[in-house]
Amino acid sequence: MTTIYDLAKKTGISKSTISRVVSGNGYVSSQKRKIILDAMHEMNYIPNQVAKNLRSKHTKNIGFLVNDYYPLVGELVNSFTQIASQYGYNVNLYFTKTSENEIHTLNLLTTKTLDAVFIALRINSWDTIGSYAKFGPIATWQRVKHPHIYSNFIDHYPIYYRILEHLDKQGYKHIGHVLSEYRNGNTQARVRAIKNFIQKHPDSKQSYQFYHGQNGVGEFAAMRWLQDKNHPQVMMAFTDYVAAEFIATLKKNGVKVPEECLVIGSDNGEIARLMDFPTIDLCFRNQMHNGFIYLYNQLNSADLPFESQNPRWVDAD
Amino acid sequence: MTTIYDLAKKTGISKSTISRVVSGNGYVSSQKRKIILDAMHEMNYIPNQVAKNLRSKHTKNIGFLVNDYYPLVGELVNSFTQIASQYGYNVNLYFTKTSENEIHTLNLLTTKTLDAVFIALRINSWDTIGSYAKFGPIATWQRVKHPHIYSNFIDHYPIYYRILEHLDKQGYKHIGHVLSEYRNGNTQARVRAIKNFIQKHPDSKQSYQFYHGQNGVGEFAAMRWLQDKNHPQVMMAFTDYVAAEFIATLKKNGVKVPEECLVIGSDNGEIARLMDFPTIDLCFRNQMHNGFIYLYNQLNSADLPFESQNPRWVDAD
DNA sequence: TTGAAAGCGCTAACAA
DNA sequence: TTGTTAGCGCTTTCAA
Repeated sequence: MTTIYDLAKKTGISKSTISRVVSGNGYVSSQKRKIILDAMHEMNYIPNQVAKNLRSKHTKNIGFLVNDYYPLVGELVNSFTQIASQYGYNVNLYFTKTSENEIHTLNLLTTKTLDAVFIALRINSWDTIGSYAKFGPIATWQRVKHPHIYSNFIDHYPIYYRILEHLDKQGYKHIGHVLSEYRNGNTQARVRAIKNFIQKHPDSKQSYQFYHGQNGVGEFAAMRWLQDKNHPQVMMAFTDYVAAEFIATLKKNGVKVPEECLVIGSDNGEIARLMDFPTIDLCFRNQMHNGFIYLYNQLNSADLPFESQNPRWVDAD
Repeated sequence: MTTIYDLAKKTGISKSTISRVVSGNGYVSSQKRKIILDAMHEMNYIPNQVAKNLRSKHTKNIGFLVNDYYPLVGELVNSFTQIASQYGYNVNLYFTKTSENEIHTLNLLTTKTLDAVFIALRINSWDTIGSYAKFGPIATWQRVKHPHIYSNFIDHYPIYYRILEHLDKQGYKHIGHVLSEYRNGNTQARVRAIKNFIQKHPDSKQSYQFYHGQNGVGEFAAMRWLQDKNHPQVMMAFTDYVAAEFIATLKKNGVKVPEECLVIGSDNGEIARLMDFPTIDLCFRNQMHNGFIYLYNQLNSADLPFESQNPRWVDAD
């Protein structure tokens, strides 16, 4: 591997001058520059990024942390990585799995193995996570208010309430909700929307359940629906994948969807389009984009503008 | 940030001794070890990985390269990352997009920003890619025979041929194939299977088309199917996602699936399970696993065993 | 406009 | 068992 030192030896020019042309900082006469450039080509020089990292104390690596894999994660990390690479950042993907491991990954901030971190789904408390913000910026799309964590969250309340009204007008008087863990800020927003809705519409029936994790949730909820003689006419799921699993389970048991049960997802992921069920676009793509922009702005004292985030109902065609 | 130097100053013990207890290499008396450990705790010491990287000339980073995003990529990178993290490796995700950018990413091998590289989907020729193998091991799941690139590919020929026979016995005499780009080794294997099958079964009709990329392919192929008066009774797609899109498009146009057209995917991804269509399990999970194992073995002169890879037909239930 | 020298934080050969 | 020293490859003062 060619180093800057080899170049110096070969050309008889000092390391510092070479460094100047490589990095593009500082003055170098055009004769010397040419000699150096030629030598770089000839010797196939590629600057050692690791050495740069040690000096500059940053790596242009951003960690993308999720507790576990579920289908939306692919789309999430895709959106995030696309924009990151446009700005010259690498994305390191971590499935944290356990709370110790999440801490371990967060620790990579301390030595700038990671310049910054995006939390897609967390394990530890936000306070614990936030305590790492002194080592590098932290962003999330989750609903949090924390002094040291940036969140470009979407408030699910208004869109959720609006959908309930919409369904009510269409004559759906019994609605079921598959909700995520209660500690989740937007789960609470949804519960508030449901409760307020019931107050205004006492003739309407709303039933809801909370679930941890995502694997098998749709199937489990569907089994409950099947067993329940008095099941809802509409089911709303907290993510498309759960809706998809719900639908699949119902269909396997001979239930006609949406005729016998309308199922509505959240996220507007690929799967909703493919399986053709209605969903709520909660703008995760823009959220990923903006999450990165925040991180970038922090890291580079820049002021790149954010994209707007407008959740909307996406009906099946 | 606490460094080994701070620790030395604080305890009055030399940097090297400290390094020994931090890294766990070499002898240190238990008294000194205790003093150091205490100081480490007290000062909240975390070793600087970047400095280690510069010394050791490796980073425990493995690059996962794909040309672009499509739904299976999430599952691919998930399988790969899971096993990688078990062995202490980080995974850097790159959507290469252009050939220059793929080269640029491959260049990260030269300075060990990346220790090794896994190619999920490539852009440049295998020869070009293989020329980087001198800087670090390269693996892929694609079908290649190249002296410097490890490939744990599955031969699609036998399973594909077997499925054609199976379908034939079931009375399907007209089968359509949606195939990937022709330069792909397994596309060619599939074509061979089809051609040989026709020879043995002259009463059978097989029609096939090649497609570049993946976005919109399923929809496009479905439109052709719809326009074709004499359309196949079965369609085989080169990946589940394309099958899913094909099915979705057919259904939107009022075609009953599988009654009017049986659609068969490839990969056995999540979407096949959810949409409940038959598919071929080509063991990508094991392929990702084994791809990593190869890289690990190369990097660490180890000899970890591979998992077996047995493709099989997965019928819808 | 250029070069010498110091240093980023860590490890390892060598000497003690 | 421990410390001294050199050095990984690069950048950046500082002085010339």
